Amino acid sequence: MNSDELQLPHIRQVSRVTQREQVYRQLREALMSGQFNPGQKLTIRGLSDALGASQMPVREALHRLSAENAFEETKTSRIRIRSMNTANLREIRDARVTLEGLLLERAARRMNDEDMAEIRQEYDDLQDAANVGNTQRYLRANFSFHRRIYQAADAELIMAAVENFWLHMGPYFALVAPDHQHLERSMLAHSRILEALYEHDESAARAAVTEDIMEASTSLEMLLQQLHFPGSKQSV
Amino acid sequence: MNSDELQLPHIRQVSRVTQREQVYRQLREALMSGQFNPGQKLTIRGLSDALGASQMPVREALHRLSAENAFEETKTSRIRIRSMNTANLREIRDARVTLEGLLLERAARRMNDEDMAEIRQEYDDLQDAANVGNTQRYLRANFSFHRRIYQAADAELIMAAVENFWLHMGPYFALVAPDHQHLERSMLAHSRILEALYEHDESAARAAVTEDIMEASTSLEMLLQQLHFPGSKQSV
DNA sequence: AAATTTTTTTTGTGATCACATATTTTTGAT
DNA sequence: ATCAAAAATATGTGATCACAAAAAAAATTT
Repeated sequence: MNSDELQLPHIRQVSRVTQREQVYRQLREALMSGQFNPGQKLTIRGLSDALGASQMPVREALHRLSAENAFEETKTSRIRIRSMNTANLREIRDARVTLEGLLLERAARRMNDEDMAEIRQEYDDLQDAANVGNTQRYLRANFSFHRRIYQAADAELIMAAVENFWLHMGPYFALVAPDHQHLERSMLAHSRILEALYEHDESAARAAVTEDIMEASTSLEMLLQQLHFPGSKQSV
Repeated sequence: MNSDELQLPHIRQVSRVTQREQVYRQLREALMSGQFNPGQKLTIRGLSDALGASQMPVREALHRLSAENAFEETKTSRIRIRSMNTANLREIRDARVTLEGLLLERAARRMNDEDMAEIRQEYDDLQDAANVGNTQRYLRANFSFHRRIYQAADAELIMAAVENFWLHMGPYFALVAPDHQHLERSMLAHSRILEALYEHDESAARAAVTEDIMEASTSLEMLLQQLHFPGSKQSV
């Protein structure tokens, strides 16, 4: 009668978490917080050894990420972290502007007090992470902040598409995140988002998130130009 | 020296097509041309028997489609074709309007003569399928027409997101496609798209594709309302 | 007859193996 | 030393098996 379940009956785990799911979550998290480098190769056996799982779950998780375009497959089925060129990055930028703009309009419309309180909390966490200067924590907090806002938009399918683009960007976000100037401009955009949501101002909300996305994109492009010589055709 | 490869040297298959890929393609095609019903259950063993493949390739293909949100998984990992409610369908409509609008603007800007010729060809095929009244052929031609246009937009990643939404819509497109009035209005929109592309008129192109998407969405909603009684909460 | 329990069947997951092919390393020739 | 050939190693795919859990069917009780 003292069993653990009784203490938390309402969040009892009804669905078993498969190993495949665990591996997938871990890889996804690692990708989004920039722990993999573009072009980096991954192998099934290598990962399964590293994670202490058998090949089956790893193989399925890798295929899932491939399906989501986070990886690219060589013609011989080898898997590597996807590399983006400038055109790809701009494409993602455009898609994000339009989709996340849509989500922010919806969020501004539907937001309630509970949403606002929780978003504020996320914002504070993000601000904190920015102050401390912990890149990985900042990235996680950034995704979490945006995710919580989009949750208020109540648009599961669009959200999935957006997260997919985030997955692509993960390794690149990690490049700009340490930049102090970027962080400042980004946090300014975030505060504008917060304000627009509070005012239920749809167009201001869209404008603010556009500003956020454009800022990240511009900073990233400048950084990439510095990294490799002008004229270099190599993807990063 | 009389080997088959020599006859078609430029399209020699350089990458082996895996069974997983074949199964995935087949299921995807079946989904998009409306050969599955929403809510329909699929099993690994059932499909592998039907397709004459072993469980491994089927299982991986199913997981991939699940990852792409075309299937939903019960909490016990059973797989079924995803059912959409009205809110889901409107969400997809909004996402399509914004993303495909973006693609059409890009296409109108970048289009060259070769693109135009091929798109015209696709348009004729589509018109033909509409006249004949073959639903499955019409659906395939419709996807093919849009796909060819978006190809001119040269936006691989956005395209992937759009095709993903098509995958969701597949079973529902199949419902409205037989409707004659819908077909007429849809083909009118298609002709407007064609014209706008020819004129390189970006905003007209966006407007025309929006019209196309909205028309399909409206027809579908009307149809769904007729199908189940008012007030019914059941997803279709 | 209806509801409940028990038994049987079906199903997804994870593990392991064989195999063909890609990739890397080693060897040998020039 | 450089390059080509050969051997060795690593890798993804597909097949099959065991198992636990779920779903369906059958049996039993009320």
